[in-house]
Amino acid sequence: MEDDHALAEVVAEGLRDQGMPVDLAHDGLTAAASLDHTGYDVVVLDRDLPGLHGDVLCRMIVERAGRPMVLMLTAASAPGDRVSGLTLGADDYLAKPFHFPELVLRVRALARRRPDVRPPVLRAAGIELDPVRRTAVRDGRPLTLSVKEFAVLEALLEAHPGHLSAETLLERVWDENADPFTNTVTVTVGRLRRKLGEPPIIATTPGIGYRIRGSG
Amino acid sequence: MEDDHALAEVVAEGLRDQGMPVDLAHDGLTAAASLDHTGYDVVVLDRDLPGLHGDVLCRMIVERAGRPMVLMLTAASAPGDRVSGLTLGADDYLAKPFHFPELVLRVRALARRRPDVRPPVLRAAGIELDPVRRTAVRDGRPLTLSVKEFAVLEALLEAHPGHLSAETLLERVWDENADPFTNTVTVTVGRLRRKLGEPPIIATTPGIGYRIRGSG
DNA sequence: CCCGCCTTGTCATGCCGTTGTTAGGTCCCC
DNA sequence: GGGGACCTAACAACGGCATGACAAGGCGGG
Repeated sequence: MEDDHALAEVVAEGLRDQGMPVDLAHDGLTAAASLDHTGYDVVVLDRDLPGLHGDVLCRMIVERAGRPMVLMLTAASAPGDRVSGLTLGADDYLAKPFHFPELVLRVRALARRRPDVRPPVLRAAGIELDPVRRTAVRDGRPLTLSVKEFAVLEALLEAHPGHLSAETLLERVWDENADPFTNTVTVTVGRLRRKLGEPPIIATTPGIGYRIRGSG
Repeated sequence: MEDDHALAEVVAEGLRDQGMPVDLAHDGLTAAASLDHTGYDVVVLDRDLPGLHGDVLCRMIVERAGRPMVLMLTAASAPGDRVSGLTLGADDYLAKPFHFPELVLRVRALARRRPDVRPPVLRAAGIELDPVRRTAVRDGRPLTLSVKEFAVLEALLEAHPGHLSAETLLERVWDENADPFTNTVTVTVGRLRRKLGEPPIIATTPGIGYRIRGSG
């Protein structure tokens, strides 16, 4: 992502020529939003970003686990940028103007440095759930889940193949001192079931709780 | 175990709040020694450990059978640590600084992933009963049992090849101060028998009680 | 700054499985 | 033949659970 559209296009095209898939975002907010859902290895980040300053965005990225590596582009006229950029957690920096081959080199290096052993992705019964990226997929079809729905599904997958009672779910997903007489768990599980579609994945064992159906 | 005493205390206390028993060791040698005798499920291991480097200790742990799972903490400033930490056999990693809830989540996940923690599956006379999944199978055919039925079958399988009197079952499965004149045990055993199908698995010894029939 | 959508919790309602009881029925032993 | 222990069927009550509708709160867009 770049502040200068033309430059950004050139960079993106050049990287694609090197065989890397590239997405573009021209402002910080768009970038932050799309980073939630994509699983890129490296973010090329211009420090002078409209909409949301590069520093802020960088911190947002870095503070999350499973984050991509960050290569920050800094203006040559401000040498101090390098320092603060790095202290903010960027993994590498490059001063503008730069030679394009060097950018490619560094992106490659960062991609290589990144551990491709992703922290546990939960899989069961045709579902893949990534707790870090907050994405869930069933049979290749992406699911759009609300926070609670996602948390419930995550808890059930972690417990798989065991059960979780409504009470336990209430403690883990909701607050630990939640009203024990609520039936929001039932409702949320119901909504989750509808979004998950057929065939049913969440089974109810009366008097025991819920569990993920199927092999495992 | 941590290199930073203060951080270690915080982490330990936080994990205890989550209901996990925690021991602390502030250097590698102490840790290695105590790990011989304790039966912990998960080791949270700082890579930069005084006395004995985290890598070495990790290898020592991993090479042993019945080992605990290892969650290695790596310094954020050295991304390469992640890779080698995992190649050394750590089961998960977490870069410092980290969000505490995430540490809790990962420790939980690891504890659950540990293979030999799985409680035993009860088997006898062509029946497999998994107390965790709360599933029961006869000759490959899954059974759908109610809570009471499941509990009765579980109790009988545990007692196998011995007997359980109706009175004992009443105490164990039902409340201990249940009406001693009730007939519900007989009825429940009857319903269970029907669901189990042929040939009969539960035998009655008049005046003594019930037992699982057959080999074991 | 206001408006509308999405999320989330609550309530009311209806359904279905579970469960204990009651009432016969059968078998065996005395 | 009588009695006791056990089995089974039918029944009714209870509780848990699913579902739809509704309202409050949050968040983003206009």
